[in-house]
Amino acid sequence: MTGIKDVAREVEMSTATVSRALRGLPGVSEETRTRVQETARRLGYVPSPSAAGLASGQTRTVAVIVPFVTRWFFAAVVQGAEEVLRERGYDLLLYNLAGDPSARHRVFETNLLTKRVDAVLVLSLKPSEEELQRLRRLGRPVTVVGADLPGWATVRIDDRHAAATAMEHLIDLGHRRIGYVGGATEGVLDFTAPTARLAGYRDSLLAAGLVSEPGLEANGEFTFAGGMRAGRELLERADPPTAIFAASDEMAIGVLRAARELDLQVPDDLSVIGIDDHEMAGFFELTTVAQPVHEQGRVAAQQVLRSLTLPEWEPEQVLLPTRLVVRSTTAPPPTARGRTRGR
Amino acid sequence: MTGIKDVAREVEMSTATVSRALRGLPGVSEETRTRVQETARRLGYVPSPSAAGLASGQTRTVAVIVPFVTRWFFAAVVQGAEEVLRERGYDLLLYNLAGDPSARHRVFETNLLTKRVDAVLVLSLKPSEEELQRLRRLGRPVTVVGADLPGWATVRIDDRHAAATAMEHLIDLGHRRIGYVGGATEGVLDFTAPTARLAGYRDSLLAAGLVSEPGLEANGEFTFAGGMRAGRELLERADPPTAIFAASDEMAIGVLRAARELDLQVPDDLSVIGIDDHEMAGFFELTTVAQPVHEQGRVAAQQVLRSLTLPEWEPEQVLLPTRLVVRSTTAPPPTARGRTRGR
DNA sequence: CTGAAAGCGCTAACAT
DNA sequence: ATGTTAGCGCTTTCAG
Repeated sequence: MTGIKDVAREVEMSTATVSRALRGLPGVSEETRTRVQETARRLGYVPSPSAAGLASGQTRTVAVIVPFVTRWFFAAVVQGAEEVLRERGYDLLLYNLAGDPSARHRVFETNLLTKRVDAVLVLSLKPSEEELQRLRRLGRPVTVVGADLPGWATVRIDDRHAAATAMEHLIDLGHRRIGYVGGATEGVLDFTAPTARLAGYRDSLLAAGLVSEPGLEANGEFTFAGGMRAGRELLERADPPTAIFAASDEMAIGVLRAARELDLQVPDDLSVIGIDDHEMAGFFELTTVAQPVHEQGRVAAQQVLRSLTLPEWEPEQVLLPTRLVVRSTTAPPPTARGRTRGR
Repeated sequence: MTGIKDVAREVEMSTATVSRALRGLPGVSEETRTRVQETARRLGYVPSPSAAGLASGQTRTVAVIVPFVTRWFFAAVVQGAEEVLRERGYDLLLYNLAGDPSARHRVFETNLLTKRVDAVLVLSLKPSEEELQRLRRLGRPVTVVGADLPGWATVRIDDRHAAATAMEHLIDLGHRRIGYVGGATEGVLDFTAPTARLAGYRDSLLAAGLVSEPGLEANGEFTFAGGMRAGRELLERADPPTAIFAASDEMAIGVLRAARELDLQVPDDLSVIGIDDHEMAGFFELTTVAQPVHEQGRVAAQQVLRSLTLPEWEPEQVLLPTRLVVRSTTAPPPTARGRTRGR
């Protein structure tokens, strides 16, 4: 295994110069640098991250902590983060909690990450107070994606506003009875988005002078199957809603299926809107509020890398824009159709 | 930052003993071991992977090379691998190629991985000859998941057989015109599954004495949207098939949608079967040939870890079982219904 | 069962 | 612009 010494011997220089030349540090003549680079390549020299890490205190590695890699949203964020990390020569260490408390414990409560990574990306989770303390004690840049965590660097969308956008669309169409399919606002995984989206739903009802009925809110667990169950629950009521706002596209698609099983035509009998612009939303012609998922991963990675370069950088709360994407699952409600058509 | 020296000082022993005690090596009295462990925990000692790696030559890290993390199949394999790696104290370094040739180049052609990981998992890709040589030169255990690569350790299903299982089900139901929706059998990413599944399709036709018509084979690119296009193409023919076998559930779901758009009832007018048992298959009541995806990740990780422990272990070709899951998208063809009903 | 000492392969002052 | 010299924090002989 050729090491830096071999390169140094070959070019008849010290290892220090070789190291400087290879890392693009100043204080090396251009001629030397080229010669070193060529020799290194010719010899197939690859630096040892362990040695470099030990000597420099930097691992050039970023940890990404994700609740479930198998969920499209998280995978897409990881993909975005990986892109920019790779471009900048950083490695991505993946920690998938997958609902396993011991995994969560291992990642947060042992100080495992301390000497292992230069920075941390936490996806969607809202860490507990104790976990936050430990994260802070890491003394490394941490960015949280998709959760609202005052005092921390975050990259997310304005979930409340996104929900309001969806609701506004339904209300503008003339809907007055609007159901909500969301997810647990507290639980093992502590996400903040469900709470904010529910708040946006209720806000909008209030603002439109509509009453919020607990019976019109159902739990879809942020999955297809859960969305289908929740949709069925709402649609089988004696007084079903004319529109359903689901806090994620996966749940919205579940609602579509529930509607179909109950022989309801979408959007004639029922309007459905989601949030995400999931890769399948277009496929189902689902109207939704799009959020830049992949981009959130990219921005988060850029943010921690910047903190690494400019340590005095203040943690920023980045809000990425959302956008209403109208497809074919929303329309005026049956009763209002006469009035609103063609206006 | 407390290091091994701090622990050694505290227990009044050498760092060598502390190191041995903490790693569970023999030659340490039980009493010493407990005392060391307790002290280490009390002091919040966390070993430095860089230092340990430099001294031992082992990184306790495994690289996982994945074509697209955002595809459910790959994400599920990653999740399985991560589980067993974590249990055994290994870290997972994720390399997502995402169709980026420069990413692929970086991972395979620089010897980047050499000093960085103890083992490598390659998902579904069939590396080129040159890439294989480089992988071999790493001198580290490599397991390939989901591809058929003679001479290498692999974990996969028998794709040809899985396809035959699907076809047999359709043929048993009485179908005689069966369409196929698959994906490119060659291309940038070089997967082997598409080829094997297509072969299984053609084999089965032959074995049943049916002719294979090129016009009944369409490319669905292994995506929902592609499956929908391919399905439409087949179903809009003058002589459409009575059943379609899609090489993945995602494409099968696309076919379902195409059928719906063309006002074909599934399974009355058209039978559809897929492969995977994707998380959405149950949701769509899709009949499919299930493969243990998550388990493939687990087995692959176990395999490389075993090679790490037992270096003389011979690379194994593990075939995991598949199983026909009959749901509601398959039935006898329209013409045969009279004959086959109630038999 | 435990300790002393010599690295692992780099980087980072500090010199020159 | 380049070299010298110390480590970084562990593991691993080799002794005892």
